[in-house]
Amino acid sequence: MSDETTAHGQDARGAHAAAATRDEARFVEEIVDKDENYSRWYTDVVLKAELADYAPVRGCMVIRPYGFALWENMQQGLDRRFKDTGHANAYFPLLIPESFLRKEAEHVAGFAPQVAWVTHGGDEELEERLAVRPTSETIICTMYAKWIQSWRDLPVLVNQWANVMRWEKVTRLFLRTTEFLWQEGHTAHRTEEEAEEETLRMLGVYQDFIENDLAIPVVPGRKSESEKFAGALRTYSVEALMGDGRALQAGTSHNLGQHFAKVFDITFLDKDGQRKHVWQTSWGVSTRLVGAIIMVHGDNRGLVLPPRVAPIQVIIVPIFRKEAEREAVAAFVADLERDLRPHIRVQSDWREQTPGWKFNEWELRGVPLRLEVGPRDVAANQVVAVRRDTHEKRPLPRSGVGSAVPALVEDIQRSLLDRARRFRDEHTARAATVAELEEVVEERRGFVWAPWCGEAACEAAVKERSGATIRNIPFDRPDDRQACLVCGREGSAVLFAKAY
RNA sequence: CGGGCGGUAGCGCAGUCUGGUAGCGCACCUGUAUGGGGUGCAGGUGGUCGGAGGUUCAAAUCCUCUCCGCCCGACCA
Repeated sequence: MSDETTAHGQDARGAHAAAATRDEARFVEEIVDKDENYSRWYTDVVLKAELADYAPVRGCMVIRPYGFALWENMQQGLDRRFKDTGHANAYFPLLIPESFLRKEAEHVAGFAPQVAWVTHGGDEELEERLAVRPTSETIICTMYAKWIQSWRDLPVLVNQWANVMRWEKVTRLFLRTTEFLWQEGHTAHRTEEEAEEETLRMLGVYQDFIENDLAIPVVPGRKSESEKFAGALRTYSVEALMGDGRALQAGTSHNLGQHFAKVFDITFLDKDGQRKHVWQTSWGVSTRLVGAIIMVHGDNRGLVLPPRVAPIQVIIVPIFRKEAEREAVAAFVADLERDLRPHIRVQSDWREQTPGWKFNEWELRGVPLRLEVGPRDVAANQVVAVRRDTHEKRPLPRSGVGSAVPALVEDIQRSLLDRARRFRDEHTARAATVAELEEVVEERRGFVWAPWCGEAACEAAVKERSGATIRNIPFDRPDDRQACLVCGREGSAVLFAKAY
């Protein structure tokens, strides 16, 4: 048996971690302990659960079939919500002429360092460089200018599922890669109010999806001026807390105002006969959410997937010795699968491995519920159900499985959210001064409520001293006025954290 | 981008200091006994030592350049 401590080149496992996790460690030989080295744990989980692998090009990754199945389920959950709110999908090109990108000064400045350029077609140098899209505002706005003439053409509600590229200096699988997959919604409206409404509506869609489907609690709010999208009027975000106490921006929604409309000349003739610029929004979430799932729900045995998006919701592990037992179990399992398949994504594992090996494998890969079926169960007309989240093991009568299993899976979904919410609440503190905030950020991490006056200088000062940034100005917050944690002028509570 | 560390079989590593032609565990293959938490035994397959150049009779080992990854920090709409 290989010892995971030496396998990872460590002299010794931290004594503090050993006691609490010894039981779990016995089951897992391939993943470093979460408390020992969180970053390493994260990478181990991604690799060993076969979600993704490193690609030959720096900062790029291959999303493997299991990881992609997860992403596809996430796409479905989002896409349905987009369609339900009146949006339609379209596809715009990968390449954007440099001149388009340069039209909006703030926008260019924001993205310039991260843009990858196409300079040649074959051997011929291009007359104008082409940017590999870091986001599609400029190309989409160019097209909207052609398509929109009248107030009757509005609103335009379009979403695009695409890849984008940003030349990042430091990359992490799923969290920040050079190329990533996302969706970007781009809408155009007749009035400012309508655009603002849309911006907030889509932020709400993200919150609904992330909390209900991914079981990750988020804090919706508005970004500070310094953190907003380059070229936007206002940016909103939903912020989530990861297992190591760092925050992750899980989704953003921007009210673009008329900035882009003016630059790209997107106008319409309004009811009153006046020619006006449209009001726009854009909003997006990315494969980064896969990283969030891993960090919020994962444990020392590996991945824990929320049932709603898990590629396999229930794994059946057959157990047998003799051929006769195998046949009896096979018939029982086939019947079981037939019952469950209409309700649930179920799979049975007939590979030539020992049951124990399979238990570990499927736990590592995060399957929410395992059903064990052996000769004893066939005889008792039952299955043994084991939850991935609590490790609770209990027999279920075969007759009730059709309803008990879906109910159990739903319960896992619920309790994952409950547990994540409890963790987040336990890791949310208050601070009145920068020193207090620093202490929390150093020792426990997590979210910190602290009063802020609204000045960028104070925001920057906090970042300088503590490394924490304003994640957002939550919609739902204490409304008492307090002294700004930096300058002492009147301020109100905002949410700070160290962020990914 | 800075500091530190690493790249040797599919995975995890030893060998590098002190040059002599590559090894261990797991995985994999075959057989056999097994199978309710990573199964035992026996036999086997597999490596241009990240890449390029140099020094040398001889390079995984020494030198130069380069690519990739990890940890910490800076940066990041």
